[in-house]
Amino acid sequence: MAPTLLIVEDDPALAELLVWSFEAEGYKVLQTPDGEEALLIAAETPPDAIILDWMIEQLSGIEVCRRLRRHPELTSVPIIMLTARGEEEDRIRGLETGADDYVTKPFSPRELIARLAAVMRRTRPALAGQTMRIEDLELDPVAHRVRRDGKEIALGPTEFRLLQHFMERPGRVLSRGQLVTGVWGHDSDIEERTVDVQVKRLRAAINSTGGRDMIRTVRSAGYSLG
Amino acid sequence: MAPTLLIVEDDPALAELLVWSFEAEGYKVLQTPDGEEALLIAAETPPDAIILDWMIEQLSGIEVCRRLRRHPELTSVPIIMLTARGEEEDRIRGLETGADDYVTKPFSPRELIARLAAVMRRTRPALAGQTMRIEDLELDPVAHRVRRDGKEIALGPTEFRLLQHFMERPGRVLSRGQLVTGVWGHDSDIEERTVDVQVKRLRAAINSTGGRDMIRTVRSAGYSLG
DNA sequence: ACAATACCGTCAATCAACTGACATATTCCG
DNA sequence: CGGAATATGTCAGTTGATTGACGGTATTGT
Repeated sequence: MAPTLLIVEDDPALAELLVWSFEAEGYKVLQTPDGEEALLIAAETPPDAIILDWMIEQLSGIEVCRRLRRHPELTSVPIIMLTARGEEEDRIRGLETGADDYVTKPFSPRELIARLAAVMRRTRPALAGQTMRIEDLELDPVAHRVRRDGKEIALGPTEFRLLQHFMERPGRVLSRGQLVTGVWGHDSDIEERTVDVQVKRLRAAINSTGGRDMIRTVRSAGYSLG
Repeated sequence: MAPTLLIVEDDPALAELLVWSFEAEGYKVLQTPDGEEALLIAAETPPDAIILDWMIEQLSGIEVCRRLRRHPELTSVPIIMLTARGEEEDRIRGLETGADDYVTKPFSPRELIARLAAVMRRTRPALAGQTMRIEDLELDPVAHRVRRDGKEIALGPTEFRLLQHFMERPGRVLSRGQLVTGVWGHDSDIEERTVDVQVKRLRAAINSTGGRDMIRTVRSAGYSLG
């Protein structure tokens, strides 16, 4: 699911550049030049982050920031402030009002993207690249969750370890011997046939929601995912 | 409990200024000029945040950053990088390596303090006195109160600390070992089974008002909230 | 068709988590 | 200060999911 971004910027040229840059990064972007409207949009569909220009028409950026922070649904949405003024006093006021970061114009889109990524890493760890993904299959090692086509899948501990092992080596054929040592440990005296059984269980689990069988059997060699 | 800060800076004059500034702000400050030593200190007593100079002896700051991020106990500790170089390329590399923010010398201690506060507000809301909210569950660290669906819930001290620990890391699976060191302290000799009991008590408390069980048991891994 | 290999359903043993009871600590309050 | 109330850690028994094994069947490649 693509994270949603709200950009509040009244310079049309800059706004367009930002929209274009972030869409290219895979964000879903909402945009408005107006502070009041920004508050309405944010209240209606809370975005995953907000890029906010300090100097906008109607309402100052800092006032928008303050009002966002007062809204209970939005207190934790990260805000990055954008400004022409590089004065330290302003930067500090922005941060103290509740902004998470502060970027001074002129800036490069790349830096803004990197800063946004750093902030998002904190607020939406699942989106921060820790999760492994192959086609519509996702594995989040931190939350210990597996999803197929967005739907949560329950796995036993061994099935989970097995899948994780596969996802760390996508496409690679792993022999039963490799799987035994990799998933069960170096000093395990498991029957190699047992690997078949766990693979069967893993298959049943990840294919239960429909969709093709993602585990390929390679006769006389092993299995591979992808 | 004062938040602990680790400062890694090899310019003695600057280091002294920083130590002085942050102690005045109420932080407990650890300091070392050496990258290797920083890793050791951080592993032994994980600080609440790290201020890291890019150019230090022995190990470059960026390498220290990378190694910190690889350490499972330290992946979520916020890092602010400090540097003389203002080049965009370096800033972006720093952020992409896992730094949370980036400050270019020369800077004023006030700005660094404001940036640290902004980062801490995210990662340790409890230290900043921020009310945390997950679905209909709220925890107010200042008033020491917990509410579910608006209704006040009474918790014992340990249950409260346990819940706070969970709420600071929503969705994340925490092992019994991590919970013991995080909630009871790194020098505690509590049985891991005791975690089960406290979790059971916490569950009973926060589910007493009705509503789904917000604590997920992850067999052979630990527990997570959310 | 044949031999090798993989798949499947079943079952018993195991393992990890849950639970209630209990003995100590600690805090609270008169 | 003393007793009550509350909170906490440990333990041991119970429960239920997970897992490894097995034997029979299906599939595959030659």
